[in-house]
Amino acid sequence: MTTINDVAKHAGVSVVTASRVLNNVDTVRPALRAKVEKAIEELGYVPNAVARSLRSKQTRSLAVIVPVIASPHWHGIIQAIEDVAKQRNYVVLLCSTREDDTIQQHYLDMVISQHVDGVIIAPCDSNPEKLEPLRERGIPTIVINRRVEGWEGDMVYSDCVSGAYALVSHLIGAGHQRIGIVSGLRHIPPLQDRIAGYCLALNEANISYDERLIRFTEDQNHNAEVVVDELLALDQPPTAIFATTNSIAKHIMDALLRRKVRIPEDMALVCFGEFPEAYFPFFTLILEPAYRLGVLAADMLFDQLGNGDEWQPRHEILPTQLIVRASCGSQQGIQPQIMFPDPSTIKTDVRPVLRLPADQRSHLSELMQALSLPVTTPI
Amino acid sequence: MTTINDVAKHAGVSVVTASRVLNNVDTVRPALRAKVEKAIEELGYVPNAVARSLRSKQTRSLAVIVPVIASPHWHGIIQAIEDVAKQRNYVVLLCSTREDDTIQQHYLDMVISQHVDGVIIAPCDSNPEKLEPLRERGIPTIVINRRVEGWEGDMVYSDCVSGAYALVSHLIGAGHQRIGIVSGLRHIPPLQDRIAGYCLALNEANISYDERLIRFTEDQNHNAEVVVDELLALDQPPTAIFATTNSIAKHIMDALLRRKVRIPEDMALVCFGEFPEAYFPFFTLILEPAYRLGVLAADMLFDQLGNGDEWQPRHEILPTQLIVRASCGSQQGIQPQIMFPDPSTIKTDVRPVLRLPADQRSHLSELMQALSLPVTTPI
DNA sequence: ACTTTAAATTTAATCGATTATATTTTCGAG
DNA sequence: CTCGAAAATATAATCGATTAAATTTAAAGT
Repeated sequence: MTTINDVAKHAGVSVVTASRVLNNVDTVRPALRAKVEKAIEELGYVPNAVARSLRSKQTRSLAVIVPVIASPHWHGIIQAIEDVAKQRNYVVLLCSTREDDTIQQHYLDMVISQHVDGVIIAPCDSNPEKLEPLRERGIPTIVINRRVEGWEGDMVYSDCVSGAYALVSHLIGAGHQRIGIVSGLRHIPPLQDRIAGYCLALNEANISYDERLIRFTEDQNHNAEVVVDELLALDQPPTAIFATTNSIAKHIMDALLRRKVRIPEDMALVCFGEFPEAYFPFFTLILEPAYRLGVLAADMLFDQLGNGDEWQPRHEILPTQLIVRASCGSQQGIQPQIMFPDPSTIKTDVRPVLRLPADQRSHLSELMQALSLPVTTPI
Repeated sequence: MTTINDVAKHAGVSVVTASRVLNNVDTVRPALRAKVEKAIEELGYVPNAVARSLRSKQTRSLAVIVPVIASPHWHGIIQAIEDVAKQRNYVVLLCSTREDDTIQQHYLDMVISQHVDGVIIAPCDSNPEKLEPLRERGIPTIVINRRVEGWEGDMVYSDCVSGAYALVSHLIGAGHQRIGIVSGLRHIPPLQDRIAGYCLALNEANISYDERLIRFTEDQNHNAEVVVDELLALDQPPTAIFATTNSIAKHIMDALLRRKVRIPEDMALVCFGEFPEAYFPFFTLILEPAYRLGVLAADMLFDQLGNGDEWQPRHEILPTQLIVRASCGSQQGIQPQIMFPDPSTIKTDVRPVLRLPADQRSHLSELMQALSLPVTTPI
């Protein structure tokens, strides 16, 4: 591996001159600069970022700590941050905690150890103590997506309270009086906020809320079957259900369809979060601006990095969008009718695909040439 | 920031003893070890990974270079790699190239500069030259998802040829003789392979293939409207269409429905790639094992890292699954009927959600207390 | 042309750890 | 009780860059 020493020697200058050329700092005489640049070119020199970071005390890296990567919401945020970081020549360290506090702890240690320049984190819980190690060491940190009560640094999340309020108000406006809500884990702030918005909307409409209509689904499959049975068994069952996540909505919908409950005719169903690539847009829902949130968080981080002296904490709450479609029933007559089948009647064959034997693959070349596609052997 | 020097001083030992304790190497006498550990505890010392890496020449980091993050296929792979890396105490640097060669170049430089221990890359194109800088420097590299013709290192991707073959053969088995194929960018290997599988299946069935049935959609929206018009205008239009990606399938489906072409009655439609969280599983498709692919790639990388001496390049091709559902028409009578509406008749209201005024949010506390949820003010 | 000052360049020190070499301590055998 | 080998610890060197201090070279003014 060639170092700056090799470059300097090869160019016949001192390392510091080489370093100056690399960082185009100060005035290096054109003649020397050319010699150094030639040496860099010839040796294929790439500066060692590790050594550079050790001395300069900045790594040009930032960590993104999120519960999970494989979800439309989170991958949107991650993509946004990575896009911004790329533009600024920063590197993104990706950390997923799986909602596990131990892993979050692990990653916080890692982040400190790696001396990243900044952190964007969606914490497992709303306890600000957990973020103390970052604050102590003065590592610029942006909290996203989840409120942290005592945190007096930057924070960005979307306005779940208003979103849920708008969504439930829309249901009420469409005539619903008994509205169930099915939420996920109790301790997750945005889910709490959605419940808060729900309560506010009911309150606003003078509908006294019934605790039996508020359900929590703790496990992976959201035990939707049980929840739906219980809701339907009430003396006054709901006429609409608000699922606080789209994953819950999916399971609730399946459970309803299995019981021959039609959506939206017999039961309206609304939720938070878009269904990506949906081939038939059906759900009425609240859309959170995931990508914008990511961009904003990254921008705020770079702001903080840029002017650490006169920096003031910011607390941004991004507006959401209410997307009204068929599942809430308020578009009846405008929306085309569609009857979703009982999912248990849907037959799905899953068949392993065997590898094509070599002799069958052998005459690929000729087949492909006509298409002027490169010959793809051996595949 | 406390360093190992501080720890050593505080414990009354030399830095090298402290270092030995940190790396639990050799035999440090219990008494000293305890003193050092106490000092570490008291000072809240976290080792500086940058300094450590500079000397030890390993960073315990790996780079993942993919075209895009925000897609079910890629986020599955990324999540898998991150999960494996986490277990091994490695850090993941995330890089998305957006299919842009310049960005890929940028990231390759970055990766070299950062001295990552290994790279997992889905290259923009199948030119092995591009990966030369990595090979030159002996950076362990796994090529994923896309074949690179001359690459003589590790490589993992899914068996698109056999997948497409199975998919098209299934259509043929269901009686289709005229089958169109709509693919994306010409130069992307997995898409080429899907075309190859298509050709093989036709060949196998002695169906002479018609170039007019093979279409490429170069832009973002896949100019599906034009493609569908052209396919339908043929003297012998296809009775089935194979879309090489699910995004293309979505646009083709919309275009077909707009023309009142029913799926699957008038036109069968199949594709590659699952629609995540789909609320009604409809498409017959080939499913690639994204998460497994990621795990395998990471495992292969760590294998290479572990025994660099007796390491042999591996070339893995993962089997896919054929998932037969409604859109190909072969399940008629078994599958429930569903009529998807013309998408242009679907009314979607998008309404900005305004922030709730403070006075309306003020009595949240009381509302929430009854639910034994933490009071979520100020929101 | 000669001094003075500014600009350009170099030598030396540093960042925080690890590794190599040197030194001290420990412990058992004679 | 002493000596020698092994074990434990310490001192010095190093990784590859940047930053500070020192020196050389160039430019400007009289």
